[in-house]
Amino acid sequence: MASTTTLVDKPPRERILSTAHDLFYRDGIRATGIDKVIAEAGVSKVTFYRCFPSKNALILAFLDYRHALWIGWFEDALRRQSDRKAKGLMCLLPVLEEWFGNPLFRGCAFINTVAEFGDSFPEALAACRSHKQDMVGIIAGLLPAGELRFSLASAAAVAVDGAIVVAQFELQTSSAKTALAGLELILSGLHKIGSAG
Amino acid sequence: MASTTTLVDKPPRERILSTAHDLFYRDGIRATGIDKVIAEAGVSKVTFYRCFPSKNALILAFLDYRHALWIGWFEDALRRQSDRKAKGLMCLLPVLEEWFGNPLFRGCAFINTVAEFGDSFPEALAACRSHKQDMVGIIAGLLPAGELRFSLASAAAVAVDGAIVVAQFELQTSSAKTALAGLELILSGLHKIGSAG
DNA sequence: ACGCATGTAGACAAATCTGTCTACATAGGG
DNA sequence: CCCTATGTAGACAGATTTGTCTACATGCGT
Repeated sequence: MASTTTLVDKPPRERILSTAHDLFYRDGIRATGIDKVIAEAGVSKVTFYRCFPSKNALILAFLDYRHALWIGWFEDALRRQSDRKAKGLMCLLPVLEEWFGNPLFRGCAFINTVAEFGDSFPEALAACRSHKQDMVGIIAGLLPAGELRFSLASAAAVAVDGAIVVAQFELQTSSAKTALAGLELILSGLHKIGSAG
Repeated sequence: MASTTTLVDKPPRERILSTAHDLFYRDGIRATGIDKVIAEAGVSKVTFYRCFPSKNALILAFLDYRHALWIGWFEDALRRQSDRKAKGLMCLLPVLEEWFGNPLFRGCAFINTVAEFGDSFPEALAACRSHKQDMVGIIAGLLPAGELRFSLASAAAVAVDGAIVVAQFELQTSSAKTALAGLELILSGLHKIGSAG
């Protein structure tokens, strides 16, 4: 997950979206006021409201943007890892280690959004659900076709979400060792199930 | 997790805390104003601020209260299940199924709090970390003493947190089937590791 | 040169939030 | 009877929030 702070002279909509992304992800959505986004993006209020008719619209755009950013990174990182040695679900370990080690890591934006809004913002909830489904789909792609493919991918996704949360709880300095160790044990258990039966 | 709505004539501090618990857990902390807690608890503003000098103090009291409530329920439910058939980590399945089936289920209050506040409220973060450590300790109690005890308990906790999050994402009507199926697969994998090596 | 897109700066309204304050009621102990 | 503790009701201050509005600047195509 690269930072998104290269936005010198892009069109205002992109500047706003990129700024909102960084602030929403770092500080939480509710904690981030529109005025702060406007000031940090260096646009005027009129410009902002011409691009996004309301804060809710910005939130939905943020979720789309984050989705594209994260899924893009995830697929790329998996590709990089499976080019190396790791096989099957085990690719997930170095990939997540890379993410958790990023100093900007603050958990999963979609988990955090559901935690903040629950079902009080249905469109946002739908976007979060869709994101997680896509993640499961990509994880399923690591597995050979077969009866257990979807079950194993769903279980691995449960483990990944758990590891994300545990990593979020750990101190920055620990680089999420507990989360990754737990995930490794889980994935090796799932591997046995997948290969042996 | 029982509801907490039996608070007719308790002392005001308990009424406030119980009301705050229900609102904070259901709607989120930031989304719940002090005025709403006050109105719903049926106390006056002066009374409220005599019991809790600030909203942050109420939040910390809420986390303590929720911790006691949840850990109490968790230990009791595990005891009930291990009295029956389930053994070791497998006790977790019916226990979590019971929780996820509760219509008031809205995920883990501590995960949600970390998602809302991150490290912007260090005392709250510390309370959340402490809660999760206690949860890992209880899970470790399900396992025989041995080299792998702590590793397996940590891994199971990762899986439990993941299942909580996935259950939170699922529709109310699904009773969190995906989360529980994934957790079951994970726990059976961990069981193999624990017993065989 | 004109008109229009697009931009900035910032006042403003209306709501909401936390926290303090005054004024008043009530019940129990000495 | 009176004092104090504990409670209610609600006004108020001050900050912050979202969203609208006016007034002005700048650049571009025709």
